[in-house]
Amino acid sequence: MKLTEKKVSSILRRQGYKLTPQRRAVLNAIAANKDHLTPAEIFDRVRREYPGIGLVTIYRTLDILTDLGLICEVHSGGHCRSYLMRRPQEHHHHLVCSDCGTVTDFTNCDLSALEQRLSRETGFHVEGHLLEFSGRCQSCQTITP
Amino acid sequence: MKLTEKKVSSILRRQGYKLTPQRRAVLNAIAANKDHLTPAEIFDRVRREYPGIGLVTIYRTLDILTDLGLICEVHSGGHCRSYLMRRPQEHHHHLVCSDCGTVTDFTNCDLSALEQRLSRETGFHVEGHLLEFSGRCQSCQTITP
DNA sequence: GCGTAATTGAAAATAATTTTCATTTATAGT
DNA sequence: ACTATAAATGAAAATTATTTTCAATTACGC
Repeated sequence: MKLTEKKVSSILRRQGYKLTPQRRAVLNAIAANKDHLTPAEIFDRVRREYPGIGLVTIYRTLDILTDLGLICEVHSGGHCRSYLMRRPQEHHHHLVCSDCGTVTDFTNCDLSALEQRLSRETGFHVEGHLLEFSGRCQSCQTITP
Repeated sequence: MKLTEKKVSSILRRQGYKLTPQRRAVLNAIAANKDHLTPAEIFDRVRREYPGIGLVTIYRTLDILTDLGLICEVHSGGHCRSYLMRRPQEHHHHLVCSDCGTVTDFTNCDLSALEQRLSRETGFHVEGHLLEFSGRCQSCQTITP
């Protein structure tokens, strides 16, 4: 299910948000990349096609889009905030290439057996998990560093 | 295997670092907590017993201790840097209580089956993973929020 | 088209982290 | 114990990241 502009617009409006050209530009910048972008990187890219935009707007837009589940955050690599289009709408995780930054999604993480074991062993009531893999994507494996 | 002062000292010296009273104080502050602490929190605690210490020293010490594998970082909860004594020396992960912050370690994450599946499906050569569980520890489950 | 609530950008404020540098200190070698 | 020296420290300034404030502007339901 491709995320059309109409769909995005209706998701935003359903929550009382407006689809401004700035927000559209931010979404397009994120959607145009297969790797993850920091707020500053998004700012730079959006500015090319929308020179007047302020960095504040980037931050505000990223917060809203994250709340609405339209974009995801990536953590691998030590940086704190880096964003990516949310592709599968279901629960999923990321494989992040440490060389080129390309992100591949996968579903069915299937941690329930592990969660049950942990509940049993530790008494923890597990509510969520943070899981990300890092490594080299297929096209980065052949090139020597 | 308990991490004695002698052991810490020798680990530091082996890499050409010195065991200063400041570093000892930072280690003690981290070791004294079962939950994770941010650099600012560590600064506040260390300052009580060592008033002259600078925040810079905290940052520098945390970097060194992380490099040497004496402390771990925790990511759950959205904050970026929060530290914890490294307890099992082996590969392990954390269960973080979202209520009181207590961190429980576990080993044998056993993601190899998943990693193999991902390699097969995506061509990724998986090199590492970031895994953390969040939830409620046993003693925080009984109290209503 | 109009009214209004939402959004924007600039600037200032705050927070987090790093760099620089002169001074101090831990420790290996004597 | 004493000394030389490389490493470490703290203060201040610099940098980077993020949030708040506010007056002006704009999207969109009516």
